[in-house]
Amino acid sequence: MRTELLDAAKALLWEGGYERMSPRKVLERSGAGQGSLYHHFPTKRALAAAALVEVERELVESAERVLGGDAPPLDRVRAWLALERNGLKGCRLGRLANEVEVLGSDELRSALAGYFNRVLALLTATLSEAKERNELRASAAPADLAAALVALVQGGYVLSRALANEKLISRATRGAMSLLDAAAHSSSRSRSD
Amino acid sequence: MRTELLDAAKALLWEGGYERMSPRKVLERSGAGQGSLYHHFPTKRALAAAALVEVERELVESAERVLGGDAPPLDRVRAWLALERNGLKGCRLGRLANEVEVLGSDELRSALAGYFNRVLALLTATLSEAKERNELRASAAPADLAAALVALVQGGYVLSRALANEKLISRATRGAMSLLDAAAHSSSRSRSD
DNA sequence: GTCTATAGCTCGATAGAC
DNA sequence: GTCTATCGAGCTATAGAC
Repeated sequence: MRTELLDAAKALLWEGGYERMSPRKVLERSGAGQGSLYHHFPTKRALAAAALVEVERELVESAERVLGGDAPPLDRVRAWLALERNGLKGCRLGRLANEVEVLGSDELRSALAGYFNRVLALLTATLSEAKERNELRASAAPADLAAALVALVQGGYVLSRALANEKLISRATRGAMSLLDAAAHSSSRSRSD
Repeated sequence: MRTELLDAAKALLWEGGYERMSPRKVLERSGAGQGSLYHHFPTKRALAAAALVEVERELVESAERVLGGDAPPLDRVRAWLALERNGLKGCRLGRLANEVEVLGSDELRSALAGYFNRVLALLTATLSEAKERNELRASAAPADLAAALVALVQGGYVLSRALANEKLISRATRGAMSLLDAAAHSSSRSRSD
């Protein structure tokens, strides 16, 4: 039952965020009875925190899969940019970054911080490697570029949702691809323009 | 009194979003009495919609001020990227793009859509101009680059808030600056690296 | 135009039987 | 471990006096 509660919480957090995720809805969705939620978790927040830890792990694994390989660094960055993303559903963690109750609770916010810090570190390392290999122009600081790319994906979700247009996020990542190609030395450009 | 109600709504929408903006809080903040809200506006949503129209106008004006001048196009884009932004407070419109009730109401969402469409159009036009002047490499489609830049700013807010670190958004825009410089032909680079 | 009072609902959480 | 019942609070909105 604990598993069903967590799965229901994960689904509701994705669909509506933390503040809309009511214990009642979790119970309905999971098929659990009223008593069982507060048997397995002391508070709504504890349930959400446990759910977000799992989401964090899932998203980190997915990022490590593309960014952690031994392919040429810029290809890994391109592969990360090209990951399948549903612009209208939003990022499962990033969508929570505007909720007062999430930002006000270290327990909840740490899932977001853990994920973003990990992705930023992976991208920074990958971009540094590209720079060492002389595949990336020196003017760009890897940490700044990493922040730019992660932000771009998160903002792509925002744009897609605000304009109710699934295409916006891929337009944004395509734009990022172009900029990255322009910042790459020609020796590393294996893709067609 | 209508003005005070709108100002209170604008402040609350910025601080906590639409779903947290309760009529009670609007009344407290504005100093108005209970009856006056529903005298001036039929519903909470109508009040929020009116407030968001004003916010949209303010943000559009600010974007037009930097992007609409007659300076060299890439300088205008750089000036827009360099605008002062409080990463921890979030974008007054973009922060609403994850709220179910906002996305589910055309009345509310249209403020977000209006703003983002306008900024995308301005940036696309400016980048097209840069391309015509041969100041920007041809591989980049202006509409894609515009989406990338707007997304990057919106995602910068997300990162800053998720990591509780004001610097993230400026790190992201600095990274964008680097990428833009790399995509610019050297003839247009007036800034030091 | 603004007041007080309150409707009907959902919220997060708890009590106590089984 | 799960059940039913319910608490006190806040929610959006309405009623009716002034």
